[in-house]
Amino acid sequence: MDMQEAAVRRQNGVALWRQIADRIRSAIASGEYDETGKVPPEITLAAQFGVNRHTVRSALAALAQEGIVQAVQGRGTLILRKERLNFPISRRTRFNQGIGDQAREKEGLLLASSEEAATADLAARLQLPVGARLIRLETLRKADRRPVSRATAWFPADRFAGIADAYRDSGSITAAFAAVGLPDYVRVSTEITAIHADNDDLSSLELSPGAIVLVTRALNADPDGVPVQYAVSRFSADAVQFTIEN
Amino acid sequence: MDMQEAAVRRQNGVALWRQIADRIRSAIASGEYDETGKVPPEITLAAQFGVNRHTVRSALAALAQEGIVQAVQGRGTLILRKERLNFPISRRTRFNQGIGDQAREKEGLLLASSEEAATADLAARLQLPVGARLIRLETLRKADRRPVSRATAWFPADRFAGIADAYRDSGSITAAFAAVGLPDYVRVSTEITAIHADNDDLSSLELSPGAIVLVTRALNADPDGVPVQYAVSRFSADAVQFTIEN
DNA sequence: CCAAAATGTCTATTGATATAGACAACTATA
DNA sequence: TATAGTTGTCTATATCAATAGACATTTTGG
Repeated sequence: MDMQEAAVRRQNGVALWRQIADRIRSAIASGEYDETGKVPPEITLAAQFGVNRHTVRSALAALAQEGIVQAVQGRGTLILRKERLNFPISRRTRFNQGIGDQAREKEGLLLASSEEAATADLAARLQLPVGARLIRLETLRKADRRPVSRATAWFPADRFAGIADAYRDSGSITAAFAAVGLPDYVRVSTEITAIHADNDDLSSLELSPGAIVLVTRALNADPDGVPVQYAVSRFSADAVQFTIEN
Repeated sequence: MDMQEAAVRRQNGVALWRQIADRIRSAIASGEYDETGKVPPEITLAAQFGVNRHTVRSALAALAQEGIVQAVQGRGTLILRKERLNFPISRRTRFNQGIGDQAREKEGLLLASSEEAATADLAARLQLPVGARLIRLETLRKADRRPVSRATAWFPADRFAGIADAYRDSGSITAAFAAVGLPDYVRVSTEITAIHADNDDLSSLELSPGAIVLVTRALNADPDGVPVQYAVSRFSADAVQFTIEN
């Protein structure tokens, strides 16, 4: 058979082995090799992508480095993990609930917190005067010990004093809000963009260079419609997809 | 000043010039250089990214090739275009309305159409029996003559016979639906993921290699909740962002 | 046990990527 | 009209990326 993958592109600043690694990674994520639990043999992949076997080996080595596959001499290259979490986005979007039973262990880590003055952009989003005091939280969220997203969230400081400690203790925004006197809130709006991972993404989300990051900018409000939180979150595009139910 | 950008990464399969091109492209898109209308001098950029001036020149050459900047000897490197359309996603999501006045000219081109049998996945999404006849449309949507998205849409063939012609004539899904007897419909759900552009994306969306594509999988239904359309659309991540208003 | 099917390792060669330095050519402005 | 600031071009060198081929090593199955 002369069936061939949509060819990879040469000399575009993206090395062939990386393009191939990306393609294999997402093929794994979409369940393409579920029947065998193995990636096709190197020679087969090389033929499919129209490259040398060594180039495929570089790609597989990168995936092995990420912990996605493991090559075993004589047997083949085994798939160790394949995941793509689904995040529903709605008025009642909550990180931990959203993941639901897609992961057993859910963690929220507080990386840093500080108090700062609202910039023009933040003030407009939170409907506060410029310069208003805000609490800023830097968080890292994990599912089954894999980092899924990192987020920067801002809260009006006067209304939610102590929310940093509450988040550190609970690992949940919903629980932290409850602890400082807000039992319920709703998602007002979500903006979604996609960019290449920057250096911080690479380290905190444990990504490989060239990876894609989905960026959401979300505004939450209390039941009366008063903004209570603005958050910029960065998700590994390989690990998640978003679903909007209208 | 020793202010420095988050450093680019070396030897990861993504050439430095491409990483830098991506960063400058999105800096332009986010309005970072609006005051001057120019990109900073090559030497400045080289210092910011911690690379040789020649490497920056490669990045700028790539952006010039894309028509985003134009270098003028003696003056600097001028910004020619910077765009990021905003797409609201809601129950009443419509492509042309959604863009609204963000673009003057809106086009919808019918690239191809065919009739085919529903696969298991399509049948489940459209709530039809496997093998049911579907009309498939391949479309390309443009705003101000720039390609914004390409989409594959499926419709129940018996109910919407002639929708391909109606779309070809009107360039609008909403108008095409109206022409075949469906005056109104609503968006039921939208899934969003992000991947690297494949070969078809590169040519049809006029992207450069390594670019990011936002993929949406959307289900539309008539006012009674009966699915009428399932569509997979691919957007240039540099050109658009999505907004979900809850 | 043997052969087929895999992955592992090595050498060699070519072209792309990145750095370095020097200087030319052009533009704006003091 | 100098001069500073900026892009354009050239040469040279080192490293990475990709190809090519050969053969070793390990596993699986007949």
